Amino acid sequence: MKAQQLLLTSIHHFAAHGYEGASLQEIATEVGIKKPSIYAHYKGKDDLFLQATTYALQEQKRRFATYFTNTRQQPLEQSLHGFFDWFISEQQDDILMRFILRAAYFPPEKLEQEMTDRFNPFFDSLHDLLTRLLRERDRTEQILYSTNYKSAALAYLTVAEGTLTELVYNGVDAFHARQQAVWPIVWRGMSKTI
Amino acid sequence: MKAQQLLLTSIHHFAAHGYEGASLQEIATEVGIKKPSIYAHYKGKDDLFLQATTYALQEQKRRFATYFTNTRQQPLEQSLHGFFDWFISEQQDDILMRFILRAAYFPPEKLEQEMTDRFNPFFDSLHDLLTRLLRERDRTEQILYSTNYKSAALAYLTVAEGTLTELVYNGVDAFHARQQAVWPIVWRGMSKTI
DNA sequence: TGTTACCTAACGACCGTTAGGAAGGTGATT
DNA sequence: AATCACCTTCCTAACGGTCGTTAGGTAACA
Repeated sequence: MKAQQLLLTSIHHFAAHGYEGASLQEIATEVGIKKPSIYAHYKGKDDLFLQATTYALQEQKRRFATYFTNTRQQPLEQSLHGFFDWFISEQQDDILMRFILRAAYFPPEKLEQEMTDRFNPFFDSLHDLLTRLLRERDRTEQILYSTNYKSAALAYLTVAEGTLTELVYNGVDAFHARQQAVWPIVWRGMSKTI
Repeated sequence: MKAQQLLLTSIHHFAAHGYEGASLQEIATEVGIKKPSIYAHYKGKDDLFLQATTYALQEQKRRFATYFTNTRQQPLEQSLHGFFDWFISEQQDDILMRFILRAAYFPPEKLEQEMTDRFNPFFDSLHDLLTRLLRERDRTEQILYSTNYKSAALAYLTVAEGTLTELVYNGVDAFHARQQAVWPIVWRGMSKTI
């Protein structure tokens, strides 16, 4: 179905050129239809962008949740640290992350409210997921320095966002350099091990 | 001089709408001239954007260096931690930072090389500045856990970038929440104090 | 018969850019 | 001292292009 192709291609183009820079002409051509045919599936550029955002957030949330579920039996540090490596290995998906970061940080002005309404629940649910993970895991491992799990989760998310942004922008090498610099410090800061 | 006005107004518009979304028409109107008059000062939109980037990086580097010079006699933690507060108070005009982040993360495709050529030295010089700061200060305070100052500086820069990005995007309140979550962990991770 | 998914053609608006000229100041030449 | 050429800075007018969008039609299919 062309509707789904349009959505995926749009994410690609919006990620690369931004809302203003992406061209419906080019998106249509890549999908193999003419520009006005887009309007058979979406009300317009705004609608396409909003639906792309909704899809991207839902998909990314699903992937993150899957990772942390699948590593449930690993030690906490391995699960948290391995997340970065897992993210790299899903190389193809950094288009999704790039789209999300761009739409989050620099949304088109007129859609700012709609973006906020979508991103806040997304981020909150990630925050909750991580908080629960830290709390449950610490109950058995007793490894975290502080029991303020919510705060620790937020710190982890901040560092993750910073390094993943680096990955999206500067590539794998710069990312590895940062990760190797920042992770020992962060883990030493949040765990009991000294 | 209109040339300088054009530069500053451009930074404002590029920060708000991106390269593709910014309009020479609107920039000219805000400065009080007609659109084609821009060409008396700059060769075109590209030239304007590149000169704006050069100016913004030079200016931001100057401000950062000034802060760390002025806090030279403070304890290291105070100087590093206070940087965030200083950024909020001194940079109520966070437009400069917003422009820099946007131009760094999502440059116009055709200017990607020129952007990289400008941003790498900028980031490297910040990295060097911080590395020297940590080394010199640790010589007297003996407070850092590791003597890999370059790595510690990179970790600090990563966290700073992540939280400052949060400030630019989500505002002061979300920024404070993150800063309070992440700083105790990072400082505990990089210092000897347990 | 009605709906879905595509098409061609074309709309008005805006884009960055160029041509060409007016006004004013500067500096050298007469 | 007066004239001249020249440069800078602005202007109006207009260029070719691309933008998102709409109108209206066609073919397939339920």
